[in-house]
Amino acid sequence: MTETRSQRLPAAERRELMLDAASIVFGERGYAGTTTDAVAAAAGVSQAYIVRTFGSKEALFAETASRAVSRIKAVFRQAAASESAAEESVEERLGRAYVDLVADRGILLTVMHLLTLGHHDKFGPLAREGFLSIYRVLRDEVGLTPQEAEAFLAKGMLINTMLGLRLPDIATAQADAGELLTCVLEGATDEVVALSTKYQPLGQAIRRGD
Amino acid sequence: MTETRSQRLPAAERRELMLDAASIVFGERGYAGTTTDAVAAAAGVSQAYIVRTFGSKEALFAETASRAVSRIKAVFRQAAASESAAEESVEERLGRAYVDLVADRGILLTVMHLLTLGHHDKFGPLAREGFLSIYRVLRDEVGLTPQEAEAFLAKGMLINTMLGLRLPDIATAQADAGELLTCVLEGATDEVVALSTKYQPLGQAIRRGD
DNA sequence: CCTAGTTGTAATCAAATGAATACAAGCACA
DNA sequence: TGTGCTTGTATTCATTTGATTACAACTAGG
Repeated sequence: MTETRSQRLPAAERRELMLDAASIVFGERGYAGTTTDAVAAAAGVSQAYIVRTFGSKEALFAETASRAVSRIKAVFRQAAASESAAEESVEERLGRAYVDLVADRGILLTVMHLLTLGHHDKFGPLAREGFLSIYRVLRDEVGLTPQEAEAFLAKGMLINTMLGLRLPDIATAQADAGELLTCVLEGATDEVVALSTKYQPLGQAIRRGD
Repeated sequence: MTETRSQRLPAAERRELMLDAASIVFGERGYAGTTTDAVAAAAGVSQAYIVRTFGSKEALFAETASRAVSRIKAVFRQAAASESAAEESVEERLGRAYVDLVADRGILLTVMHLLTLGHHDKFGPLAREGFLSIYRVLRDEVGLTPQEAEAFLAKGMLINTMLGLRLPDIATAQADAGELLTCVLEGATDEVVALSTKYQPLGQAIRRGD
């Protein structure tokens, strides 16, 4: 139970921690709903330090969102390239990769929020480009047909929405929620629900040792 | 070109105009990103009047979002009940109904924003209940199987996302965007793109006669 | 040890924003 | 006509929040 004293860290390392925290908080509250103070609290640093490190809240979100998009693409690429059981289809591997993303959650939800910013002068283009670039990875690098990519994206949007809604948290209490989740997630349902119930919603978890 | 003088209106009627404006603005910017001042400007009234009419921004959003959910359910119900060409499947009728919703846009996008508020103390429960209630309408009243309802919802989420992204606006310029849109919308593509390019993004359109 | 650069914070500021209040102007009805 | 209710606004306020600045504390290299 020794209180871990907040240590000085190399700037690059601290920066990573701040981005991780930002991913969680932006994933929960969205761009407009997030304060730099909330990100600072989640990262365990002062609000001033957040702003000075990234220059502005806009720049912080741009970097957080860009990294999230890149991460998603990387996971899909890796899933396509992995040579596990030969009889496993690409779709199955993509599906399993997606569950890993669910565990990280903030990444998916930050991107969902990015995708609601089409109207924004700066983030709108970023959002469109991010979305289309993910589509291109699925089509050109993973090798899905446009129809397959569309279906995969659609299901992904639905899952992301249900995650943001915290439907897994009430799946056991609400029969309809459980039914729909099972229908969408099939075999992965239990794993996702387990991941969700243990998920620490507030970024402050980062500060606590746990 | 006679400048239409802002007229006094019965409170109930003005209220409807404010809710229409709120639907457009919340649909674009989301709850946190919307100011009561922006809604007021879109409705052509003072900010003070917006707040006094609804009590608070929270209450305004709650009412706007609830109406949007109800409207979606009503459209789906009606589509299921309509007896057009007997050979048209329920899915086809639902799809056509959805295009009508696309024309109104603010409704769909406001609900999308509601669905990102799962974390919110007040709107989280509203969002979960709204989402599940739409699912129930599809399953219990329209008569879809859980699998069919899931697929319909998933495709709807993807379309809503693409609408919020304003992908139709760049469909002609960006080949990938056009391909994906066509893939998702099929026959309705041209209609949706046409609806989108003429769509007035800023709620201020309401003030102008047009 | 000591000093120069790096890591980090406390204090403060100005702008934005939701809300409240007092007041103006139209309408209905005696 | 005038009086009381409804519709609507201008003004003002307290809070929140992104950003700035000055300063403190740690650390490495000589």
